[in-house]
Amino acid sequence: MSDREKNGKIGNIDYFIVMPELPEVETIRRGLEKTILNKKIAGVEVKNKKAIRGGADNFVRTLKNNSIKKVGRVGKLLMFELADGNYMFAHMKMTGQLIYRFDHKVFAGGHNLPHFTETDLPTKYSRVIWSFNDGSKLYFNDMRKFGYLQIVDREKKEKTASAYGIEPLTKNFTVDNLKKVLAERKAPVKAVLINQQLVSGIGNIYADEICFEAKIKPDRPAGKLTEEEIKILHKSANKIIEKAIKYGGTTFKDYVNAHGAKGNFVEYLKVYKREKQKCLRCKKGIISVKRVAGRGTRFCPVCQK
DNA sequence: CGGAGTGTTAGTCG
DNA sequence: CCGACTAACACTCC
Repeated sequence: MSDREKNGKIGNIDYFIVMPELPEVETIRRGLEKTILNKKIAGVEVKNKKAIRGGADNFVRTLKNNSIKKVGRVGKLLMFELADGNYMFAHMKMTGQLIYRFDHKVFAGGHNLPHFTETDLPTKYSRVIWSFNDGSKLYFNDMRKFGYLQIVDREKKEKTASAYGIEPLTKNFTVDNLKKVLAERKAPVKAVLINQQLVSGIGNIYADEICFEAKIKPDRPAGKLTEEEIKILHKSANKIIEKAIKYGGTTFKDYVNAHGAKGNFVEYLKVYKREKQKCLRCKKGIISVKRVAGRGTRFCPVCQK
């Protein structure tokens, strides 16, 4: 058992309260691409109309007898391409989960509180339920009701996607482009990293992990980073996001039958939830926590400059 | 028991 | 334009 603060347990599995960021959403995207493509949507039950942008009636009407051709993603936003040419957006914000269930097999991703168990779906947090013609179901759970689903046409989808900033591991995420978004900004480097219009997909956990990896204090003014530091920050962002995706994100859970959670990036976090503990890198600093860009921010006061 | 904290995004305000 | 702040909500922590 790790010495990190625990938030709870599911069976024998410890969990931490963390929110879906790019690696978590990408993990869900990959999982759903293997499970729900081309299945006819037999019905959609909207249990909470607030979860739907643009009207629940239109949402249900569009999806019924439709199917999903492709699951795309921009930043933390999932974009399902439908057979009729429209798109369905799904944003999980802080506490959303997408749970796909077929008999006793459950594939789930998103916020990692145990808002459901393998057998009690739907739960009181299930906001929308899709039923497929093979009997399988997809649940959109969201405790705090910040997340949303929305049907949009192709034009709106393109427009939304183009408003997002450069994304780690994609071809636009170059040192030069990162330099441009940091340039002349007085805001902390962390504020730039979590600003979806500038850099997409990074949230609170990975912003801290990336700054730690780069040995840069998250509250440093973005425009004051040196050329060398920008190069290191660029490399660190790619490295952390790539590794997090490799381990299925921090919040991801993959249930086969009753138990058996798979790889979890929680074990690889270096600063998140480690305040007051000794720095794992320099072994000298004690991890500090302060508010930066309106968020709880962890860093090593000794080896991050 | 109750107030503070949790952290995403849209919207407001200076 | 830029950046700081807040509401939306539900639950845990102290």
